[in-house]
Amino acid sequence: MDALARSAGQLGHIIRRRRKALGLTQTDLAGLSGVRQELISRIETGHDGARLGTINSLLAALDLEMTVGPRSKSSAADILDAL
Amino acid sequence: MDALARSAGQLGHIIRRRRKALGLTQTDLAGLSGVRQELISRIETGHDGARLGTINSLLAALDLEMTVGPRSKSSAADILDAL
DNA sequence: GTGCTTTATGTGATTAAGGGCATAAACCAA
DNA sequence: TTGGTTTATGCCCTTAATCACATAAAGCAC
Repeated sequence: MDALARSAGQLGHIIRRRRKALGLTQTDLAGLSGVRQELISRIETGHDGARLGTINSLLAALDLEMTVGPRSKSSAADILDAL
Repeated sequence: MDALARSAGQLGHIIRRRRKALGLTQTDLAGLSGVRQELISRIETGHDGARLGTINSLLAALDLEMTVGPRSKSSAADILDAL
């Protein structure tokens, strides 16, 4: 299900988890997304200066999508998920 | 409800809609978020080079949050919302 | 229309992202 | 442990985002 991504660190975690769930290495994802392996490494570990376009390239390659809505509706699952 | 933000343009729309719903001007939001008015203007109109940190500053100031999940579950409401 | 507010855009300076390459560090399997 | 794979970092360079200020262009009330 959807995971909360309020910070760059949380977003990085989501990306990493999904990548591994798909059985991909950072290098594989680099090939799919056009984003370099080194950059993927930095983003997955919480680099908050990444550009929106770069993030979107990764999400698209991982068949993920971003949604935006009002805050403060986080469930326990979301919180655990964000660790 | 949560709105789909697959592109910078969609995200910009969401931000603008929320800002207006809160009765804020771009200058107000600039004060709240620390992001300059000119930049907010560019982001709201679909600037895809914005940094993740900048986007997060705006979302936080607007009391919005981002979630990430698998694609292709868009409802008609999401699609209309994204226009 | 006039005036005021809000939003969009242009320029130059500063700062940082990402490209590109190298390599260290961590992680496994044999 | 040793070797191969995967991930993390360091550096330089080019490009671009953001700052900062100014101003044009819309929008809106009166």
